[in-house]
Amino acid sequence: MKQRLPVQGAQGDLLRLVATGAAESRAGLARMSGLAASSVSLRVEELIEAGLLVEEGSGTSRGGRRPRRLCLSPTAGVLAVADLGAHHARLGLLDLSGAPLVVEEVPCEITEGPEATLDLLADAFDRLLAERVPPSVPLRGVGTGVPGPVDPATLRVVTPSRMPGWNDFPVADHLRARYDLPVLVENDANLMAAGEARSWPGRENLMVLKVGTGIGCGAIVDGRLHRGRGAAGDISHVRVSSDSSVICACGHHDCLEAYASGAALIAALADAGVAVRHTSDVVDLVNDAVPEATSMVRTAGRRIGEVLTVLVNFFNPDVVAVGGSLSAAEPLITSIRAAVYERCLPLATRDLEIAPARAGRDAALLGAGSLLLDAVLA
Amino acid sequence: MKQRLPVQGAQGDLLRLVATGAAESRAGLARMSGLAASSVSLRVEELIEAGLLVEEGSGTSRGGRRPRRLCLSPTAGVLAVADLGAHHARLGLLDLSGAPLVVEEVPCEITEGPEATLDLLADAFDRLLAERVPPSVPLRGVGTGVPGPVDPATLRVVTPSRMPGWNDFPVADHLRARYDLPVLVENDANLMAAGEARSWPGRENLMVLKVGTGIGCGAIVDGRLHRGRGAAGDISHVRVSSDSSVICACGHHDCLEAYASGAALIAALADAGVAVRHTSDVVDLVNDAVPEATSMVRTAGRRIGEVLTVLVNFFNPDVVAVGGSLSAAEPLITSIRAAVYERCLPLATRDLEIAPARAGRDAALLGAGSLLLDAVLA
DNA sequence: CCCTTTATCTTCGACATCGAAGGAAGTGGA
DNA sequence: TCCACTTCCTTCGATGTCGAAGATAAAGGG
Repeated sequence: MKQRLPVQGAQGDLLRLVATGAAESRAGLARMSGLAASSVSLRVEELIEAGLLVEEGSGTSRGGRRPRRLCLSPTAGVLAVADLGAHHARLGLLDLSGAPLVVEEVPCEITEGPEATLDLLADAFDRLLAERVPPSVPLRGVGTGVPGPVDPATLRVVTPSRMPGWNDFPVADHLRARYDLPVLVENDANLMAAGEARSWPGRENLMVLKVGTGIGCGAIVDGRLHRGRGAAGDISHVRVSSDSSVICACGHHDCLEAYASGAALIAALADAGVAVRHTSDVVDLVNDAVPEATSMVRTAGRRIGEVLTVLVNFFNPDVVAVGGSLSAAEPLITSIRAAVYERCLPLATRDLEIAPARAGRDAALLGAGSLLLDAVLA
Repeated sequence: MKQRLPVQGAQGDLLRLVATGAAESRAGLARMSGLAASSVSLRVEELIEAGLLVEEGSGTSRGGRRPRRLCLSPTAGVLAVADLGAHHARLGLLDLSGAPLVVEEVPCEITEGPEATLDLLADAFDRLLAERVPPSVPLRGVGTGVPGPVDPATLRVVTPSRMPGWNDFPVADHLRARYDLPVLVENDANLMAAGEARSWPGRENLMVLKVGTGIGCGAIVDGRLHRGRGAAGDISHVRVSSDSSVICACGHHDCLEAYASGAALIAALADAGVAVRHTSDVVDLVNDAVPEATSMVRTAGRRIGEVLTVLVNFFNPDVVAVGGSLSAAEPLITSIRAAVYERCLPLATRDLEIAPARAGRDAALLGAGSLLLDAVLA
C-alpha cells in the first residue's frame, strides 16, 4: 500500500515536530512551532481525526496541569530507506519518527548497473513490507544513498568514479516509476551527516567524517545539509604534503585518501610486511598495540587533522564528528584533535568539539529518514 | 529624525522585494512572494498609504496589460553604514534599496578604542544626515563593519588581533544607546561578501576574497552569510607548505597571510632590493611588467589557489569573487584560477566561476545595507 | 483541606490570507 | 477595425490564524 500523506500547511510542521521528538504535547507544539495555542489545538484535532497522531496518557508536569502526550500513530506509515555500497546494500524500514523497524544488509554489486541494482533494492523493500508491516500501514516515501555525487536539482548520479553505467542515470525517476511517492536520492556521506546531525541537538554546524576504506565527509550548515553541486563535503582528494608521491584513483598526486584511508593503511602495512585485508584488521592491530599500525594511524590522523584546520577556520563548525570503521582506533581521533587544536584560530576551536560519531552503523539510514520526512511533509 | 519602520508581517517581505529590485509591480510581487495577488494588492495599498511605496508610471507589457510600476518612496528613509579600517573609516548613507546617497572616507585610528571611534563615527553620521537628508526623511538603521571577529549572538567584538581595547566591547549596545534603531555590527570581510553577493544574482554559494594588505574572506551559503562563530570564512592563517619559515602576527608559522598578502609582498620586494610602500605600488610594478613583482604575485596567487582547492572541493561554491587592492594585478587571479582548476574535482569546478569582484570599493557598505535592510524589515 | 500558582487546552470574535470571478488595459491576429 | 487572448489588478465570500479570556487540571504551601 502506498499513499501520499494527506497533510497540508501547518499540519506538516506539527507532525514533523512530534515525529522528531521536538514536542510531545499541544503546548510544546505551540512553543516550538510559533503558532498560537488555539491553532495548534485545531490542527492536532485534525491529525488525530486522520489517524496520524494519537493521544497517549499524560506527560510529566512542569508545575501545572499535566500535558496530554501526543505521539505518532503506529499506523501513520513507514519509510523505506537504503544505503548502497560497492558490494552491499544496507536497507530498512523506519517509522515516521525515523526510528528503525527493521534493518538488514543484502549483497548487491553496484557495478551491475542502475536498473538491476534498483530493482533488487525495490524487491527487497517489497519483501520487507510484506513480512513486517500490516497492509493497512501505508508506505509514505522511499530514499536511498549512493556512493557517488548526486545532482541536487535532478537527483541524477553525476560523474561517479566507482559506479560504471550510473553516470547521469535518473535514479529518482526510476524509483518514482515504481513507487508514486516522495523519493530521496543522496550521496552516502551526506546521508550519514544528516543522520549524525540528529544525534547532536542544538548544534547547527557540523562536519561529519567517515574514515573507513575511503574517506567521506558531509557538512551541516545552519542545521541544513549543504549540498553544493552534489559532492559538497568532499575532503578525500585534497592534496597533502609528503616526501613521497602516490597516485590516487582520481588521477591526481598525493590525495588525502591515498595516505590516510583504511585502504592506504592496509597497503602501507603490506609494504611493512604486515598482511591485513580489512580496515577492521588495522583497528585490531592498533588495539593490540602493534607499533607500526599505531604509528601509521597516528600519521593518518595528523594528515586528516591538517586538512581539517583549513576547514575549521573557514567554516567554524560546532562539532567535528568522526565515524567510519577506522574511527574505532583511538589514536585516530586523538591525533586529529591534536592537529586541529594546535593550528586553528582560538576563536574557531574555543567551543569546538571533536568527538566520535554517535549515530552508529545506521547513520545513513537515519539520515535518509530525516531528509525523507521533510520531503514527505513538504 | 529616527524612527522604526512601521511595517509588520507580509508588508516587510513586499517592501524588501521592491527594495532589492526583485519585483516592481503588484503582479511581480505576487509571483516572488508566493502571496495571493489579492493579498499583495491589499498590503501594497497600505504601504502606499504609509508613504513607503509610490506608484510611478507603468512598466513594460509582458503580453497583456502593463503593470503599474512600484518603487520605494525617496522619503521612506535612509540607512547609515560604515566600514571601520585600521586608519580610516569609510561611511555613507544609503536609501532603503541599498543604493548609496553619499559615501566618504574619514581618518580614524581604531587603536584609540571603541568609545572614541564609535562617537567619531556617529558624529560623522549626524553631520551627513544634516547636510544631505531632509529632516522629514527618517533614519531607519545603523550598521558598521569592524576589522575583527564579531560574536553573532551578542554583537560584541571578540579576540581581535589589531584592535586594542575592543575585546568584548558591546559595539551594538553602544550604538543603540545613541540611535534607538536596528543596529548591525559585522566583520568587514563578511560585509564585503554580503555586498558582493548582490552583484551575483542567482548564485547562492559564494566565496569572496579580499586580497589587499591582508587577506580576508567571507562565505555566502545558500544565499545567506555564513557567520559561524564570528570569524567564519577566515583563510589567512592557514598553513602553507614552504621551504623557508615565517612567523605570522598570529603566532603560528607559515600562515598564508605571511606569504601571499600585500604586506608580505612588500616585505619580499624589500628583501629583493625593491623599496615599495603600498600594495598599490606592487600592482603598479606588475602592470609595468617588473619580473620580480610579477613572479611574486604569481606565487602568491598559486598559494592562495592551493588553499582554495580544499575549500572549493568541500564547499562547492558557484563563484569565487576576488577583490581587494592586489586583485588589480592581473596575474593574481590567473594563477589562483590555474591552481584551483588543476587540482579540484571536476564536479566542483564544472560550473565554478573564479572572477574579479564586481561590487567595487563600496562592497562592504552595500553589504551592510543589505543585511541592515533585513534587520529593519524583520 | 483549601487556596494560590502554574500550565494545558478550548472557545470565540477579530483579522489576514486565499482563490474564484470579473473588470481594466493592454497585445496581436484576422 | 474588431475580437480573442494575455496580463494586471480588484472585489468578495470562505477559510485559517491569532490573541484574549476562560475552563480544566495539576503542584505546592499553609
